[in-house]
Amino acid sequence: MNLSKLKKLNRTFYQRELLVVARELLGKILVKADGSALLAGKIVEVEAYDGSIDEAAHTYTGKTIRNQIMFEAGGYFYVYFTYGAHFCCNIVTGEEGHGTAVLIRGVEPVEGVVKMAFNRYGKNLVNEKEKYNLTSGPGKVCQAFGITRDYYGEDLIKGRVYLLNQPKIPEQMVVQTTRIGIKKSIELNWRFYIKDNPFVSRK
DNA sequence: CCACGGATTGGCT
DNA sequence: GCCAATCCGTGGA
Repeated sequence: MNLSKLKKLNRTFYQRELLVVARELLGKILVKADGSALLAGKIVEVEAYDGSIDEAAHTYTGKTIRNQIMFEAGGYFYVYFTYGAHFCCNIVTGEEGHGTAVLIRGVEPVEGVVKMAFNRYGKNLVNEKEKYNLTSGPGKVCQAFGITRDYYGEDLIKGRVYLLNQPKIPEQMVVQTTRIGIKKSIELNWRFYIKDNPFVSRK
């Protein structure tokens, strides 16, 4: 895949309604261009969070130091640390003040697989299992890409992390279902993933 | 000031 | 299938 021919998504893309953006993020290319290293992966699984009606969202109880970037206008990167061990990254959506974002739960590596393997395992890939375990989960994606607290609040229009456009995934290839790993607002069908893609964290 | 628990992962049973 | 690891944001005292 020739990434240099793809167009970067602009602010307008992100500032639309949460669920529209979440659905359309499937298939887009997440890129981290940091110095010499270029890492990229196709987004295959996401979850939407909306503090105004969703108890599982970090913004549900209002603005705090940790979640303030989620209240910015769409097009920023929200990175948080959880379970004492993992980082997870989100795409802020909607208009300023909304407190909405989309969690990246799985990507299919496109560029920089060797670097990702070293970030995850400290060595080269040796089998299929390691290949699919590389980026099939939110914490795994951040570890493979080297995304840490340092990327909190990154501007996706002019920062080191951005998204490249790709054709919309056809409806029949998209599965919409409930979110994973939460205890509140579990009835919301706000998880989207690409059907049969091996980098989806779970069915 | 301090206790609680999480948008997870990986290893062990 | 179950559970420990391990940090720090959050909220109550």
